[in-house]
Amino acid sequence: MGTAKVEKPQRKTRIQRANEQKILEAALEVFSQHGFRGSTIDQISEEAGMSKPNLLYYFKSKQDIHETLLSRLLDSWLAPMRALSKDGDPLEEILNYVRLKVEMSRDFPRESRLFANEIIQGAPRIKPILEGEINDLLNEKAAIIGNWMEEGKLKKVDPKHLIFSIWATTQHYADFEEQVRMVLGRGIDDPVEFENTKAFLVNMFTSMLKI
Amino acid sequence: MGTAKVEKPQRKTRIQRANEQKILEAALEVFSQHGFRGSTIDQISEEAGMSKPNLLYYFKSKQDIHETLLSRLLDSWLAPMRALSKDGDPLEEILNYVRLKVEMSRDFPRESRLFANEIIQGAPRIKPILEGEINDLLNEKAAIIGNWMEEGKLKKVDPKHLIFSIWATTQHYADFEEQVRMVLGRGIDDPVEFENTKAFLVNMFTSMLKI
Amino acid sequence: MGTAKVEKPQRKTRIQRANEQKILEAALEVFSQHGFRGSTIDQISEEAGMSKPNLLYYFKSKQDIHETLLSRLLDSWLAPMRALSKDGDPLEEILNYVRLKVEMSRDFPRESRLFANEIIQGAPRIKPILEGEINDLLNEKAAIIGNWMEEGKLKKVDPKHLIFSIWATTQHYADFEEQVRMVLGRGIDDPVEFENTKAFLVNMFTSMLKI
Amino acid sequence: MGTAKVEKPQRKTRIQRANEQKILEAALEVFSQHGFRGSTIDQISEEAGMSKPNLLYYFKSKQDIHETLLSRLLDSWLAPMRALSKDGDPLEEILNYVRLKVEMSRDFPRESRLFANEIIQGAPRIKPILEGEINDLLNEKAAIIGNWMEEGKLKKVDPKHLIFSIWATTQHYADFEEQVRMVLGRGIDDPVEFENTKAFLVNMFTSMLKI
DNA sequence: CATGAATGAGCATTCATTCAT
DNA sequence: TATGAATGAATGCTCATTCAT
Repeated sequence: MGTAKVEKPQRKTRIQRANEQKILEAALEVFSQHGFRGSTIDQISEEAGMSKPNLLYYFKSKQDIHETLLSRLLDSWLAPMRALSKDGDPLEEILNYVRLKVEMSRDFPRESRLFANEIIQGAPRIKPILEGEINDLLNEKAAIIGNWMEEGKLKKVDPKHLIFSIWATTQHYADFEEQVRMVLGRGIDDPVEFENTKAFLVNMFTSMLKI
Repeated sequence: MGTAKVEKPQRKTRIQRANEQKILEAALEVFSQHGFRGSTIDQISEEAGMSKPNLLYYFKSKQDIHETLLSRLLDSWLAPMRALSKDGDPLEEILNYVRLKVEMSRDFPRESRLFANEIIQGAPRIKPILEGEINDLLNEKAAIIGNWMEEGKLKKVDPKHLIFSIWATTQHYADFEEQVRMVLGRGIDDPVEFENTKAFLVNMFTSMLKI
Repeated sequence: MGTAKVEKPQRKTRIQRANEQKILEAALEVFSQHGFRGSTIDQISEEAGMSKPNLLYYFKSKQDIHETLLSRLLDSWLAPMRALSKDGDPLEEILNYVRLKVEMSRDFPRESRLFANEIIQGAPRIKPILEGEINDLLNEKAAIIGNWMEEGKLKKVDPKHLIFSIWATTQHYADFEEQVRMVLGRGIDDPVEFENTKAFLVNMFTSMLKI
Repeated sequence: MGTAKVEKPQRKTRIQRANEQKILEAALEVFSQHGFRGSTIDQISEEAGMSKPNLLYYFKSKQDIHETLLSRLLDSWLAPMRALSKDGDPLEEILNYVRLKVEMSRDFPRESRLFANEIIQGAPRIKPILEGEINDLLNEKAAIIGNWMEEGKLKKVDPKHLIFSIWATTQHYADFEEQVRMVLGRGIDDPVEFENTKAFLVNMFTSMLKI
């Protein structure tokens, strides 16, 4: 739409966009399962149905794919947290965040594992990406929650630990899915289990926070 | 106890035991940081101060070291859970379990990451080891907790999800230490943070369970 | 001259000629700096401001560009030698050849390095091209010089070694420019150094040859 | 023999020394023929009769082999020049240098081409190695020669250009051997040609320098 | 003419594992 | 026990060349 065309805006072809997408999708599949070091370009290119050199025609290195993938996903990954609004009902806002996170564990478990894999290993490749965004966002939301508590709208607990506990409990179902499945015989993708999980967590956070 | 198993009298010398220990300690350091695929025998042998072929004299493959390490750690890893006794005070038993787990995240974060790394990737190398032990133990303890609830000694929640939430929230501080440190500026190894964390979690589980 | 050769009337358009020229100029720049194996079609096409496939539309392979380049340059490369005429003053003819060669080292160092690179590596790609032309020409001129010596117009030395020594000393300033620059702090492109060099060489060959 | 053994002096095994030698010899053969970029580790390892990974067990990269080779050869490469002594007979010292250089072109043509290949391409990998040593040595010897000229023991010419001309004319027979062979039908390795060449050059430098 | 897209073959380097001593 | 030496099989990446448009 009438965007300025100064200096090769590197307009991407349809094919290019499509292939980049195919590669990132394949990379998500592979990286989330085997981690960065455990994944090979061969695996990704096979998953993407494309030759290795062709894949490297679109991304200049394995590292490049990984970084692009993480930074493209970061936004949607943080979206549920961004949605937490200081103007809503305090408990409802938090419970809603919990619900969204459980849904994400059901709908985007690979994305969750992709980040988990990185962070567990000390985030060697993405600390810079994370450091700014996550810190700022978490501080902002923790402040909102802290205010609610000051105003007596929620029981007082440490807001940052509260957020950690939400992350931990919800992501657990995606990141450690294999273990969950071992124990329950089914995962969060099962509708019943999904409801159980959500109910359990909503109850847990309500108990802790409701005045 | 009482040793003297049947089998070949493969009596291990003191040196043998010492070297095995050195290797496993080195492997823990390396595997917990880089995952299985990301770790190399070179790293482990250097960390162990021992030549590569000598290391492979004690363990026949990288896989073998990994498996041995996991199975040797499994017992102590599950110890806190084993300690949960049907004869104690219900809430106190559970809170004690939480406290022990938080302590483990502080004292044995590498062990936690070792398991986390494996499970996140679908436990490809250790599912068999886990499957039996964990399932049995978790079922046993879930039953105990379930009974307490039936008896009205605790509020009713799904016992298995309760256990998951304890795992998730406590292990989070070890497994995702990097992120915690990014946000708080310090980790669970900091005495103040350790107390904060423990207090937060004890409060959380108390709120949910106390009659 | 007179164009209109037999063969297909492959009339080249102006654009075609221009592009061929652009490619050969780019190839000279790249090949002279990195040698044949060290140069990539990518480098050449970038230097030529043209896409790789388009470049290969004009020349069917890297080899082809290289060969074309060498054979096109050969003529002008040998021109100074061709100019050595049996009808001139013997010493003056030779000194003039020396002067022309020094000028070429100043004005066309890339061409010099292009040939040097090839010949140092055993001229694997251009022996056939060289063999005929150079041999014939050198034999012809060596004979002329030899005659002058027989006639007592120059001191007697081996004419072919004389030619080698002219090649060696003059081309040195182009081929090993980097070293010259390391030692003198400036190259043959510097006007003062150019005069020094020419004077030195003229003196050297005069001393050896003047009756 | 009784050398201090403080801190692993990295004593090299006999095998290690032998293999390093084999590799460097093979590398000289290959690098001198194809240049750095044109040579492959495969070629070198085959020439050395050894597997590629084994070769990389001794040298950590292609670059490493190349650098080691150049720095090990530099000393003997510069030896003839070092031998030029201010205490000898001026002309004889210089002619002796010329003779030694011609001999080196006969006996060590690969070494000559190894350096030539590098310098022609701008010495990208060895400028630092060369810069110090060559400059110092050349300045020292040029000063000696200059003194002789001041003292009237030699005709006056620019000493540095004199050295260049010695390098150029003598090394020509090694570096551009292929061309020499094309023209003469034989190379400097032929005893007759060797004598011809030496005589020609001795005459040339004598003519220029003798009072 | 011109180029975006694609690939087989090659290349430097790594790594788990074995061999010889 | 212990280690220096050796290697087959990857693995990330490059490059000349071709295909399709």
